[in-house]
Amino acid sequence: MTSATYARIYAVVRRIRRGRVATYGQVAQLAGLPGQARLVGYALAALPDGSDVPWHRVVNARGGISPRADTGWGDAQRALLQGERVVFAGDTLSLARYQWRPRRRAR
DNA sequence: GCAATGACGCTCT
DNA sequence: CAGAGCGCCATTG
Repeated sequence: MTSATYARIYAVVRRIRRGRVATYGQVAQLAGLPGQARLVGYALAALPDGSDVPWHRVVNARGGISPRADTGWGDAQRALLQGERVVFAGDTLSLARYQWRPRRRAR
């Protein structure tokens, strides 16, 4: 990875369970980078193919898939999510229903 | 080291 | 309801 910042982001995304999704802003906050959703997107964009990071479970604040460089991946992401029982309502999904709710690790 | 870019988010018009 | 603008920060030329 390119930096410790990315490592934090990846660590958070890896914790997302199957059938659940998280928003960029949410991941940013959990990674200790409140307000920097852009960095999350940037970090995911730098992810190598075949990484153990379920990047497809990360969507924007509307519950939709953000337009990336290669259009094919956007469609693939939607397909992957649907394969995990996540149903899309048009171009977006219901965050109220699928948003990931992480548990506090610290205790 | 400066300028431009980028898988976002929120507010205003 | 749709579009445009501004902020935030790391990576790259």
